[in-house]
This record gives sequence, structure tokens and C-alpha cells, in this order.
Amino acid sequence: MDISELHQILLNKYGDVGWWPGDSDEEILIGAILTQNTSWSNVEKAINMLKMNGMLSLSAIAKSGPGRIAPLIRSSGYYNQKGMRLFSISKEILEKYGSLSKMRLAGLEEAENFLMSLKGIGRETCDSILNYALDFPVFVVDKYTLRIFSRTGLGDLNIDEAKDLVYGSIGKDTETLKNLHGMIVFLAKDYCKTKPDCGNCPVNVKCLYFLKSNRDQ
DNA sequence: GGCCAGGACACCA
DNA sequence: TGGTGTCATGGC
Repeated sequence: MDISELHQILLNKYGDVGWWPGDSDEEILIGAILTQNTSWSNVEKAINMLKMNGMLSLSAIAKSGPGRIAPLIRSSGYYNQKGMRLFSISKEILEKYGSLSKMRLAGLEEAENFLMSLKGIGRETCDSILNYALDFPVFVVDKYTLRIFSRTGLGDLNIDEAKDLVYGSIGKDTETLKNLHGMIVFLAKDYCKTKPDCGNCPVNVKCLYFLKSNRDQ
């Protein structure tokens, strides 16, 4: 199976999934940091807490301080660390650009270099922000993506190899790349939390089932 | 009670 | 370059 075929199967199954959830670009960025190694259901509670307290924006976070943020995002785990990082990231973005829309005007390369220089933003979080919050044509590669690619016979790729394979096969349209990653998240949620080899997987992946005895890398 | 979740980073050899 | 410990809550 190649990427085009995988893409088509997922499109037939899911169509346009409208991923990522969030009402604003800033909410998407905040969610991208909160969801690091954390299930989305826990992130949603933290986002609601921020919203209810008028803290769901870079300016509100930058004006407050890590000590005020941490208790609000408790449900997302690592709350002290994430509180510190949300605070410093918000501050640095606003100091350098003033807003996400102005940061977008700086272009993909500069935005990427800047984001990767911030403490608390690694490869996956950076790509999520570039694609979903800033609308750049970047494909987000997470653990699920590498596992699905591996088990559909595309090989054991690293993040850059996986991206290149996608770009070479389905191009660099921002909305298409958003949707492909979204569909992979849906696939993982729908079929990979029940039992191994359930027989219903649309891409006939034997086992995304996530157990220590079973996982690759 | 144990395992896992859409990671990132510091530290070590 | 690769391995390991740390950060931590909530669902199943």
C-alpha cells in the first residue's frame, strides 16, 4: 500500500473530518501544548477551565503568570511544567510578533525556526502549530502516523522521511495535509483501543493496539 | 492497581 | 546518536 491508496481509503471512510478542534488559532496553539503526551479528553477540561476564567488567549496568559495558569490546567497533567511553558511561549510570541496573524506573515521558514527555538515546543508541537494554527502546508507526524505507515508496509520511517513521502505522493495543499493527519487520529481512536487484529480496520492494519508487549519502539 | 495518552527536555555515556 | 529519568492527571 502506498500513501495515495492509504489516503483514498481514509477519505472514503471519513471524508472531511474538520480537525483540529478549536474556535481560534490561539486556542489551537494552546491545545497543541496541553496535549503533549496527554489524552484529548483531559485537555478539553483544561481548555474549558481557561475559557471560563478568561485565560484562553496568549495575551491573558502572558499577563497573568505560571502560578495562575497551573491550577487551571491541572487536568491536562504536567501542569507546573506546562504552565511555565505556556506563559513563556505566549510572552515570547507577543513580544516578537504581536499576534499569530503577524507571525504568519513572517513566512513558514521564519515561523518554524522561531517556534523550534522556544522551550516546550518540539518537532510535533511545532508542526501542529504551523499547520493547524498558522495554515502552512506542513504534515504533522505523530506516533500513530509512524506506526500506521510502518504497518501498512511503507517502512520504518523517521519524521522527515514520512513527511517527504506524503509530500511526494499527495502534494503540499494545507487543507489536504490537515485532513490526512486528522483522519489518522480518527483511525487510531476508532480502531486501536479495542483489541489487536479486530478485523474491522479500514486499512487492514493488524495491530495498532497499544500495549507494552506489543508496541514497536 | 497498572497501563496509557497526539511530547519535550536535561543529562549521560 | 541513543538511552533513561522527569514531569502528572484521568479513563479504562
